[in-house]
Amino acid sequence: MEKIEIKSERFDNMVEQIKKYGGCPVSSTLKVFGGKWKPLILYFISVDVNRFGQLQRMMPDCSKKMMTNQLRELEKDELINRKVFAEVPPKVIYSLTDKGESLRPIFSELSKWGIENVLEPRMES
Amino acid sequence: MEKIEIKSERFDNMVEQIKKYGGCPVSSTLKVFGGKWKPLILYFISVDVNRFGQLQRMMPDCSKKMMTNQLRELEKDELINRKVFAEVPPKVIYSLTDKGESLRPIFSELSKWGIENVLEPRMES
DNA sequence: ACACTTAGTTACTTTTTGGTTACCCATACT
DNA sequence: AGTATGGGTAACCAAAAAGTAACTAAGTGT
Repeated sequence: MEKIEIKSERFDNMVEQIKKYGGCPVSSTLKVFGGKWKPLILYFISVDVNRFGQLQRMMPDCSKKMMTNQLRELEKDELINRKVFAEVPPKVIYSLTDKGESLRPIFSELSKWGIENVLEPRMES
Repeated sequence: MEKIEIKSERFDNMVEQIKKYGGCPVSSTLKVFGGKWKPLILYFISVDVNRFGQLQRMMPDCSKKMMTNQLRELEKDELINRKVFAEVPPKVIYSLTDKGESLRPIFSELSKWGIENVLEPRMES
């Protein structure tokens, strides 16, 4: 069995971190906010589109089930707060936690990278 | 139908970008390098663990099929180069493209955020 | 003659995702 | 009396993702 030698220390020496934390820190991070609709949901909540129905109208391609699902995961991972008002019809207000807010610079960079490297402006037909 | 008013301009006004590019720039970016094994693969290639078999030994939980699959997608999205030597047994060397290299600062931040917000050090039993 | 090497591919099966539809609550409005 | 309201659940089903095992090529070493 050949010995693999790692000669460079790029990407912060991830190998040690994997050992220490039992997983890839980048993938772990992405699991938290990288779901199919999560970036968009976080964005809309951050600009005060903060109710279930409003979110649905902004993202018509996201089914109710998925919306609930993604919101619940974001809540469990403490990126958003869910405040329920005991009214009829029900009223729920979502907001970003501090942890959620702390993602902003990262989102900004991801967005920039995407525009420079992935996306192409749509032509109008 | 209620009119939704967006009052803040956080996250770079993503709404306009969605219109212009036909998708969420953050999600689009994550699609390119956010696969199950891609961050780790990119990391290892960046530190010159650059052959198929070496990568497999570093990531024993990633099956051959998945490894091939993820490498092919990374190649298609131009994050890595695949150089084939016409030898027997076959020899293939992977390396990062400039586009792949340009992800480094982003990976660094994702990693940092993950360590601060998601991961917990493993206890030794 | 046989096994070993690397970098995969193929076929088959299981697991995970995600879509769809119908349904729920209690009150206000028509 | 019937309908709309907001924020969901539950059951069912199709599609996509991912695991597993077997197989390949052509040359070298035993």
